[in-house]
Amino acid sequence: MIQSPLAAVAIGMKKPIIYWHRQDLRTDDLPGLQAAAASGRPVIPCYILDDGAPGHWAMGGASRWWLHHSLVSLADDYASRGVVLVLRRGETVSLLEQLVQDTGADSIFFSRMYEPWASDLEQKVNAAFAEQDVQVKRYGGSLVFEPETIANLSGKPYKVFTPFWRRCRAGGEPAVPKALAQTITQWSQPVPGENLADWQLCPRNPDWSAQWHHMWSPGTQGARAKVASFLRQGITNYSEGRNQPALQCTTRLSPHLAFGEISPREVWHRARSAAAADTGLEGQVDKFLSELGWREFSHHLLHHFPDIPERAFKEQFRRFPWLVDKGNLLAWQRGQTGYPMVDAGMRELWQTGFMHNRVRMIVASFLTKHLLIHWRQGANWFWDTLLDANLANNSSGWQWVAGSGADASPYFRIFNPITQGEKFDVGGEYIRQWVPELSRMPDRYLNCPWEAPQSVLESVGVALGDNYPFPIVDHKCARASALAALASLGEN
DNA sequence: TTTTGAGTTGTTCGA
DNA sequence: GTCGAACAACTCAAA
Repeated sequence: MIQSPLAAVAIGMKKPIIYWHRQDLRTDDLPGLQAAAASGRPVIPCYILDDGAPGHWAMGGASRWWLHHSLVSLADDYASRGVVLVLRRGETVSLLEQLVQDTGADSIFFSRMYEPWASDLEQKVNAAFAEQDVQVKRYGGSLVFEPETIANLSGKPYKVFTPFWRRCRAGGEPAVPKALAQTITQWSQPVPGENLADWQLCPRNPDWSAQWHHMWSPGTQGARAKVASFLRQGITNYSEGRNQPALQCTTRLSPHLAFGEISPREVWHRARSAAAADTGLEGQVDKFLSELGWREFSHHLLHHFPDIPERAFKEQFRRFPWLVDKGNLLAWQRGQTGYPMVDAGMRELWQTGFMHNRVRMIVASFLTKHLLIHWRQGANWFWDTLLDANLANNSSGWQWVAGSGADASPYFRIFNPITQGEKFDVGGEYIRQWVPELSRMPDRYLNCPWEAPQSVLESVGVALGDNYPFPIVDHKCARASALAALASLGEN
């Protein structure tokens, strides 16, 4: 192997280990990093921005903003330990080879991912270094349960959530998370890297992310703060409160988990400790853990059925008569459907990079069942606009709502956007926040402004078709069409 | 192998 | 206003 000048300087020192960060932007409870640090050898942490991997869903704009701030946070964490996080951009395999040359490293450690393109990349990295004297080691840690460890009695992957989760829980409590020891042996040579600012991950002209700092604090500290405030407040009424978008009963942890800033095991154990301290919380905590379970389940599904992002899991749905309607799709994306609950959700998404879970189901049901637009269109939009965009959760969630997924909702479950709003946004607080043109509308008509008498509309300053749209489809007709379309799947 | 019970989140209709 | 039943048939998981 050709030694670069830097590596030559290093002769006589222990060879360093490269820790290749991916969607695991933390230092605690990260088995691969733990192993690297424990070896006593110098550790060179790096992050590679590779937008060109084949089959790769390149990060959307919202996720890029998060990535930027998460990397700042991770770099700070390393800096406090006297270690530099190396940033590089481009094709992963050749950049890793370059880094090995630059530093004389003889090992690369990383945490596995479950997206098909990502595990293909792992294979390529393995293959590239197989014949060189470089050890490539893959670790877990991004899930509580690795897919290989959970199977039904026939040794096959589960396709139904409840038995899957029972099986996971049957193994007892997962291992206790481990903080990284304070000391990482540092690599004393400078390693060439790029400046984060040059990556231009944050939007400008216009900077539509300006208000995000008020809501989000990317990085491990921010993640822990979210967990702590949830366990102080949201958890006490989680089972009910989690369905009300105007309340802050959910964790809002999803972007932190998506970037691996906190390990799911750590979240699990913090919730468990809260339940231990207050036995009245046990039921609520179990409910919360099962939400972590859905994250596990969708990653298991993606691992075992890698075409879930592309096509219907249930074969008969592959001939569903989806419509192509750019106008309706655009109205949905912009939050201009004329159904206040749907519009509120879509505008929350656009403005904050987030949408409450209950509302995600409502808007997804509306797109796929009222508008009969393909769930992939919805998944693509979510991918671009969500801070927590994650292939496993996003694809299986959309397929679940559309009815084509594993363990999907029954065909007749078509959300009524009017009654959902009345049921889960009782005081109308959520709608009034995100659809301000309706803020003075009386509760009685808030979810169905088209039914309000002209005099009411005038008195609250709403002119339908002018400053708020008429509904783009009629609920009853749309429901009937959806049922007919679903019934057509049964005919051969 | 066969059988049996069950399957995240809903809506509508009629009594 | 409240309540229970119907809304398909199928697949999965386990006994």
